[in-house]
Amino acid sequence: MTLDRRSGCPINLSLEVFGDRWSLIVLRDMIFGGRRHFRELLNNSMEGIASNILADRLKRLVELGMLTRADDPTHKQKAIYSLTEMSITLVPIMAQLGAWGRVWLPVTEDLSIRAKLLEEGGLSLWQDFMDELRFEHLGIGTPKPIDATVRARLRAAYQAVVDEQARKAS
Amino acid sequence: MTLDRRSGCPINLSLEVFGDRWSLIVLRDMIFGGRRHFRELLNNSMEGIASNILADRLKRLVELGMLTRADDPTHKQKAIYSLTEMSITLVPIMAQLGAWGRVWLPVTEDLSIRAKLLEEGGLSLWQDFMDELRFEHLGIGTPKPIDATVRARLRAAYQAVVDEQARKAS
DNA sequence: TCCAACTGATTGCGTTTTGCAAGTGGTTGA
DNA sequence: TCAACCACTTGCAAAACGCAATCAGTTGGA
Repeated sequence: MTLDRRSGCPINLSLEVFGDRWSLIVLRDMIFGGRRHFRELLNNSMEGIASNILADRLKRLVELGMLTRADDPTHKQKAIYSLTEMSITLVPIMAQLGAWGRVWLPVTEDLSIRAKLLEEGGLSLWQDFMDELRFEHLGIGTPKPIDATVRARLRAAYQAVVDEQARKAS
Repeated sequence: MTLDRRSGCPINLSLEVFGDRWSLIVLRDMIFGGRRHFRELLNNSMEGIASNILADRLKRLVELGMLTRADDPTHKQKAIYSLTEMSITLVPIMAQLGAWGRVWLPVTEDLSIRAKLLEEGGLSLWQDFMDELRFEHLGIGTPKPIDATVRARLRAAYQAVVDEQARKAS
């Protein structure tokens, strides 16, 4: 699980960074789920990541410059993980990955509504979202009204689908 | 190496299809390198894929609907692998992956010129390229003059960089 | 006709990575 | 005081990987 530099091809090097079954899942949960702590990532993980794998990936992503780790001032044992510019610019990749998966794989409606919005929003929405992440994680730029954020919109859309599914089921 | 359906999230499902260190490399060589045979993929692989891994990935990609396998009429033992619409539409993902890698990872100039062109060409170039692949692999659409193809342009640009590097080195 | 080179794989084997369950030492808040 | 929580580690079995050798055929040239 280290960089072996098999070749200088950009696709190959990208794969060496996050071409495994967990790294992008962790980053997805941080980017779209807003998770910042080990426990949040561990317990709320939809796919059920194991704690040793999570610890390993966090360590690795920090070493690679995709995340930073800082002590949480509110709790001596808590660590806070932040995205870096390197991982924030993964948003277009996530968007394309979601768009492709939505077409070709057996996605569930609730979990793919975000991918749909991201796809429809296009580059300008991605940029807005990346700006939000820069503010949240890097302290760069200015805050937005909390309900106008891309993340809030994505979350609201997700909730609407879940509610609708519950209504149908009842 | 099978689909375990950890969740219905499109990013997760995409990762379950090609979230490993070799599947996308094989597809990259088919898409950008025009390789169609086992030996071509094995011997010309920049990253040095092992024959058992290649055999396994080809089999898996066929099972997943990303490739099809057909007998080569010119040689009884040869098999021809073709991309499917499912794998052809990976082009935007490849382009984003290449663009990101070019910015953040230690890519070499010769191997990243293609990613640069693909990035600059944008969606319309990706579409042209996908149309070419559809013609080559699916027999859909009409052929283009051989030197006007996107692949020919990418290859020419690559060669120009390699030649320039050789000139500098001499 | 013979044979070396080539075809898409497979086999055996040692190493690495993964997944699971349990446990670590320390912190916090009631 | 003490249960709950904190990030993370450990032990171990199972799976995946990487390498080299090998396989049974096919082909083209001498």
